[in-house]
Amino acid sequence: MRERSRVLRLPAPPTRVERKRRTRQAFLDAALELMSEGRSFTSLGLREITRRAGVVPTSFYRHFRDLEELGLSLVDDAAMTLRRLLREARRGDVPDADMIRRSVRVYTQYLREHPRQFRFIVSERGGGPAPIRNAIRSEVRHFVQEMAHDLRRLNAMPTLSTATLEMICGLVVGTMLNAAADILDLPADSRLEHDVVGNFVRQLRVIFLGAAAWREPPAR
Amino acid sequence: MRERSRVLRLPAPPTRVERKRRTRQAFLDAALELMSEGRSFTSLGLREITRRAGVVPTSFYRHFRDLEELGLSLVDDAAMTLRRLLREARRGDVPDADMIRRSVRVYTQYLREHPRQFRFIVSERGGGPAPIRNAIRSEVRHFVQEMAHDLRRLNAMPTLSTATLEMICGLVVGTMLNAAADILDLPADSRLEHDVVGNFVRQLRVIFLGAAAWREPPAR
DNA sequence: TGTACATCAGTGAACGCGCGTTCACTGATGTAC
DNA sequence: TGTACATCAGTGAACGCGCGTTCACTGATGTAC
Repeated sequence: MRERSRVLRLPAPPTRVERKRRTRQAFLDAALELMSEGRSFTSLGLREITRRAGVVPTSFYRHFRDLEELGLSLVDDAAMTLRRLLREARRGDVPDADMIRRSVRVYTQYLREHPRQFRFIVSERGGGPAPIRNAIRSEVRHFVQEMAHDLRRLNAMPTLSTATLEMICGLVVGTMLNAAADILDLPADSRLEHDVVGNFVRQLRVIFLGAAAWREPPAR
Repeated sequence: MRERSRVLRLPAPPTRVERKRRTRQAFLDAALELMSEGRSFTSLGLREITRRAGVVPTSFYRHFRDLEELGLSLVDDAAMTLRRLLREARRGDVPDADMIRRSVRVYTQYLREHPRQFRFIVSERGGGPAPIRNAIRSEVRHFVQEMAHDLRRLNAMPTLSTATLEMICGLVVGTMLNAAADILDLPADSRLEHDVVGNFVRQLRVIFLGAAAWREPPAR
């Protein structure tokens, strides 16, 4: 009954909390947008971000102490996106013959759906302010561990130690991010993209061939 | 005779050309220095660079049209450094059992000798202005091709096609640069560095194991 | 339900500062004779 | 070798502009009764 009438009512005006959340999100979006125009995080200005978000500069301080705090929030959001990628990849669970190709397809599609987040990760993981770089490194490490855990669950490479599995996943993830940087610079569904993705698939094949051939060195 | 007297003379005052070269180099050094303090290229200011170089802002225009031109010169210099790395690695030519470990030692030492150049490469290859990113990508591609050529000369993996060899070298170089980003954030000769380098060595082993197991797919 | 008050996200003016770029200049180095 | 002139790397003043941050404010939303 109450439900019913709620559906019929005009959308309730958003609460104050909700409005605040939206403005905050507008700041984060504005920053990602500016960065996807070839700017780096350290070059972003506070006024520039608030202008893009459509509010007055001073309002920034209602949400973040300074730009670094905003940057760390961007890392949090991007980390969420990475985690969802893994969850999405877990769907088609079986380690079949074409697992690599299939995973790469999921990945590239995901990349195209979240280009600004991936651009942020690949561009800030190598340079820029150390706190942000370290936060990204830490999130990527978590991602690697989660991937190793997934492969273990699938019983994909049962002879490998956990440490070795993580080392290999680190290699896979590093290669994923390198490929992301290349792919993001190419038009979607272009011939060039097709070639780069093909190269990426072959690189993953090399890695998994190597993983299959790996023998744990005897403990000393 | 003339040689003799030249040795005895006080060092000749540098020519105008030489002075100019030195100032130009001071700009490039200043930019690398600022970036190694956690700044990205796009965030650098012209006045800031000239201040660090010890000259007046307007003098910048005697050397570069704008900051992008300076950035592209930085890429040129870094590319030179990469080429010298390969030349250095070619020294101990034989593909022996511990070639990987030995090459990694050469690499990490080289990295520590040129930290600012490598920081620049790894931080600008993923983000920042597109022209710079593309210039870096192009130089890295050359580096990959040169490495593939070297491996061919050594007859390291005679069954692999050139395209496959380049694909594998691309994987190796990507892994090298990822490792560089990690290593540059750690104190030299620390326990942490030792672990990261060990991980890097194992990742390269996986790649070369995979390369050895690679069978060219039948041409279609 | 209605009223009186509190909260607080967003506003707008103001500040001092460093920015990129222009311009006319200076004076040491280089060149012609 | 000596002299007169040209070159041009680096100087210093000036410009208009956007920056980050402060402050007192407004007025819609939320809360207490």
